[in-house]
Amino acid sequence: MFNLLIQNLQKHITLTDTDVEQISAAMQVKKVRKNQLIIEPPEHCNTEHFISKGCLRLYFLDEQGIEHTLAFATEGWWITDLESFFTGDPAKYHVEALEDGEIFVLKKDKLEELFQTVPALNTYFRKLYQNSIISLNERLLNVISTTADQRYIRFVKKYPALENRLPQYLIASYLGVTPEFLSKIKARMARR
Amino acid sequence: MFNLLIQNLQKHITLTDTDVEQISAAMQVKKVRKNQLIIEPPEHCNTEHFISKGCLRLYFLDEQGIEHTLAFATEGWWITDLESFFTGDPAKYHVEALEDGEIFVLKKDKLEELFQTVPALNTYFRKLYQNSIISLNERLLNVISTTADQRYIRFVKKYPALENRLPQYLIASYLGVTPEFLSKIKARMARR
DNA sequence: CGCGACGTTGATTTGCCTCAACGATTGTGG
DNA sequence: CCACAATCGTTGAGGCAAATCAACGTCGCG
Repeated sequence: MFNLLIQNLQKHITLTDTDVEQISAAMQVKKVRKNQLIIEPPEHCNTEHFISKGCLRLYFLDEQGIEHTLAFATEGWWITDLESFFTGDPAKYHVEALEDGEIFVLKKDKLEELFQTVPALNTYFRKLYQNSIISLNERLLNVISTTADQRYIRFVKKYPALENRLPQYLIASYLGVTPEFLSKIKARMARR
Repeated sequence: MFNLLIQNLQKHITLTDTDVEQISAAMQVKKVRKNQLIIEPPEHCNTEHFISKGCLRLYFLDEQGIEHTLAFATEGWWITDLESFFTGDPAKYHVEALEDGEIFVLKKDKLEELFQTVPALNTYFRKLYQNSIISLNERLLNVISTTADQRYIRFVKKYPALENRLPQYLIASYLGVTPEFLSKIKARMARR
């Protein structure tokens, strides 16, 4: 059932059989359908989500009704509104399924228990978070130092699979441009 | 000597006396002078830095020679090129002292040892990193969804102390605008 | 004093947005 | 099975935010 998750954990830490059991016991399986909202502000988000199948995104809905995608996540990734999850405040971000799929849900109190019983999980998440910070810094740098053309090129290079899997307006909302402008970028690039 | 650091750790985790000793033993004290580079690409960065006095920044120098400030850090904060520190790759970012000050230096191998002897440090850094991710997401969102005026207003509101402590062109490089444009923003705001 | 670092201001250009109109595709109900 | 609406992508005209380039003012410091 939880093979993908356990393998993922074992990339970073070593687990005993009882560790695996305890982790498995803490997880719930949930089917999600395309366009389903897993987290919807201002509800409180007290669950982490590991994706076993499908694709989800984390986005912010601003006052003008525009969606800004902060992250995509596919098989093997975690996704949640981290701030709401850890502070207990109302969520600011939406988490939405972009395809039919399946996720493993981990409630905050279960995770806190696991941090006690399986301390290596602290190390696991520390390492995951390290990598997130590195990516976020890179992305921030891209946004403030390059044009949309270059951001698009890098996106395609870095996530070739997502390029085909996602509609164009979602990629635009991730790059920080309007769908119209991304369309023009692609037209311009095709012209050479 | 390491009071500020120990207090900071104890905000998130509890430490025994021997923990405190071991941590203290792993740290080195280093004086830094204004404009001094602590990390300079492409050298390898294998040290974490806790600031006991002064102010430093993390920045990227692009091909056109423009500096993009990713973070400021003052007393009580850690600063390093996280990617280089953990992967061992050459550094991409500069770390520069903006004032005369003092930092506590922690070498990577010492930190790895500490993670074994004081496992609670995993929890400590996990929590720090959580907070970093939350801030980075907010900042990313600001950059892609608001104008420079609003980013500046939020910066002043969030870091009123830094506003006075830093020259304006550094703030511009943090906000992702040119110094000229930030000057115009301030002039426009003063006019009302 | 005189130089260099920092900030200001203005003219011009450019990247990207807004708005609007128009295909292409998909899916859905009659 | 077709009609129709909804969704998504494309294209163009015009506008605004911010960059670029250049000149000038000011201050602190060797």
